[in-house]
Amino acid sequence: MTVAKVIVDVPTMQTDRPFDYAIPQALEARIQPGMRVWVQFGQGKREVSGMVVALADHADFEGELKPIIAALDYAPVMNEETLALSHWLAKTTYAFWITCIQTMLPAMLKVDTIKSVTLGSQPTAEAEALLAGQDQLVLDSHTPAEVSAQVMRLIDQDALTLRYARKDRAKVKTEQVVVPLKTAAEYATLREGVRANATKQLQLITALRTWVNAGSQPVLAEAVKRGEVDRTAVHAAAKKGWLRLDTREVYRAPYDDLDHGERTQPLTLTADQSKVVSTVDAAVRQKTPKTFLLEGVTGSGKTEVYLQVIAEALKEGRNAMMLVPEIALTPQMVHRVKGRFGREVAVMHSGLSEGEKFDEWRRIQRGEAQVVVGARSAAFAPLTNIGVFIIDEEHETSYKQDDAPRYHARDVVLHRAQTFGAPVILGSATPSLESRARAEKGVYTLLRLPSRINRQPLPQVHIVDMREAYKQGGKDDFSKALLDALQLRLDRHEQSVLLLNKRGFSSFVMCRECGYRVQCPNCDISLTLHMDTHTLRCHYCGHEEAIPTVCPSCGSRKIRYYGTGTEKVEASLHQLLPQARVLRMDVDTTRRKGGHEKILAAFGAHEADILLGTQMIAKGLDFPDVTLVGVINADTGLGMPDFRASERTFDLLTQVSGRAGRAEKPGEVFIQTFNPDHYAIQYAQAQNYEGFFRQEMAIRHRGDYPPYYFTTKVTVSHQQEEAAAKLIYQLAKQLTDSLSPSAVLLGPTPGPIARLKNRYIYQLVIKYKREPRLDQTLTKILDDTQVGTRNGYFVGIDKEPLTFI
DNA sequence: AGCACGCCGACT
DNA sequence: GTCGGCGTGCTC
Repeated sequence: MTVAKVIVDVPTMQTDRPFDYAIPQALEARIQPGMRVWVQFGQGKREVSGMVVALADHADFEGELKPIIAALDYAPVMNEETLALSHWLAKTTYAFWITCIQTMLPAMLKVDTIKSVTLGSQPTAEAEALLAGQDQLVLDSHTPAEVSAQVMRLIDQDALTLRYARKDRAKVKTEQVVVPLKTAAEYATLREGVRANATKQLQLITALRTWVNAGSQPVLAEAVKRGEVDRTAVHAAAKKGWLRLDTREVYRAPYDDLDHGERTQPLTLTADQSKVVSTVDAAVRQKTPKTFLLEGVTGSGKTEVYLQVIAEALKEGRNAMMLVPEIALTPQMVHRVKGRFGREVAVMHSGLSEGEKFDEWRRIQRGEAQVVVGARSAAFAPLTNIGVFIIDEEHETSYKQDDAPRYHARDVVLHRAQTFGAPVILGSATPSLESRARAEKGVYTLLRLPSRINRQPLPQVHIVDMREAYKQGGKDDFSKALLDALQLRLDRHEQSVLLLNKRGFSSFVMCRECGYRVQCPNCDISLTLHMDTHTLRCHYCGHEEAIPTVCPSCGSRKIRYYGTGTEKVEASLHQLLPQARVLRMDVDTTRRKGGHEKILAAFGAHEADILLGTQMIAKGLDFPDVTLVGVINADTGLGMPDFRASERTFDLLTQVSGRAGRAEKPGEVFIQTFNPDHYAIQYAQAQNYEGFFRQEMAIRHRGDYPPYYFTTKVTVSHQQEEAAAKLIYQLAKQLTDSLSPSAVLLGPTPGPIARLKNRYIYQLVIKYKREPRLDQTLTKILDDTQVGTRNGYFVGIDKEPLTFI
């Protein structure tokens, strides 16, 4: 007897293990590991989906096994490697196995369970009234409590019957093709029998003869569109047996134009680039899972190195994966890769529709793509036989997922690299301290691209002391120096980019009379001003309300906007430089699909003189006529109580500075700051990564912070503040007892946002060097607190969190 | 999660 | 005496 080990779609601690199911005769030959199945689970008639993770010849379960009801896939959607990866992910991130599986699969493969009731064996008038003439009533989270209570009672009376159904979202796009069934001669005969005025039929027969002669099976919709045939005539002919209509699967191809365009040729490498390429190529050929840290300044040609290494892997008959931060996954980037490898490339990022993502995923799954380019979640792409992994901008925080499973794409890639025996390139102009320190210790191999291609000089970087700026004629958020520089660019018809550092910062409404700030009613944070919709919005729970005209607290009319939003800066620019054409790029103007590209294209076409935006403009843009980059507020991030604040500020300033003057025209950068002496700003001015690294490492060492120590964050939340506080102190005690004396416990403290979505949050952070028992303790904590979820407790564990305190 | 079983208060 | 509240335990 074969049994299937199934992980059911019930994300709880108690059910986070395989359950044994019998495989019915009819499915005996079909069921394989990696297939989704439909099973009954629990006492009732509840039906859920699940994933077969293994087959066994005997059951470990003593009782009687329930059978698998149905297979949801014709072929496995996960292979041995990705299944093992999902298990590893669950273990290392403390997330449920099923949650990990769902994260790894495209959203379209998620099965929705539909619960509904139909008339039962003893129908009553009440039951019939409830159904209101419909044959079923769907129950979901929107069903009012009193209705579900009534339904429960009627089910007990057999007046209603409970039903479960599944809704698979996966929609395979199909098209119909015309298959001629007769010979040209037979069609000629048929033609004789058709009335002379039946023009559509005559036209169809002509077309069919052409197709038979050409041996083609045209797509129906296309033939109709070209006016070659009439749709009705084709369907009529199909009934008469003149032809057959076949349904064929097609892919939604988001980059169809690039797939079939001309391929670009590899560029000639500099000596530095060649050295890097040949070093990595050797590891590709020898299948050594070495990790290379590629430190290369902006404009040093990292991308070309990536492309040539990928080419080497393909030459060796292996595949390649390249991760890029979401905001850097621009059309320019996709063009460069698709331009070199064409249809071999599958692209996965959030800008695609669910259907497009599903199709790209299936192409990879079926082995039709050799190269995968994508953002964080593309690390899970079902690519096989991977010969090289690349993570560009490896220091980017977007590689870490903020909710369960809290994974870091870099860790996923390093793990898969071990399985495949493939080298990894971690590339950055400003590597994360963690990676750079590992290179120092020899865990990673450090490779450098120290100079810009074409020997372009680095831009001249000026630091503007904002404490002095107003004395010297600065206005609003602009120093005189920056305004003059902008004016000069306008006179010369050159372009400028202005960066507004939004980190740890947003515009809000405050009363000048009493200091009242408009807060979110559900979360402990100030509401953010949105001028486009004229509302105040909470960035965490989405609460929205109108902008008050009088202070809700003291009744004063002196309620004003504070902070520097892009909108406000844009308004100042219009005042100060009325002739300048300004393009604004932020979350509000890029929300719509393709909004990002439109703005960049407009700027590239010189439709504006100044591009004003937030972090997103710092990534990978390359406009030859930009000769000035201004950073309006370099230090808002420095004020944050986060030990990585300096690193983030340094990264951002270095990146954005690299955006100036990439062509023949020399660039200039102005950094406005209230902390001109801060080392992060000083080293960014000098474009001196090594200097920054040394100093920051010293500071981390002094504070026992990463990369010298590991960190793990434990979060507790509850509707009642005392309940959350009580539990976190209890956990703190439990942890202190089990940890070695060398470990440090920070907190417990209220979370950075003490209340979110009406839940109070408390957290603690463990810093440690080596704690072999920590994993066991954390697992036990999760186990113990699981019973508490009923009473509204939530416990979360985040290994190596990127935001805390 | 969601369902059943089981043990204590206000009703026919 | 019973109907029904929600605390606890289990799901192959």
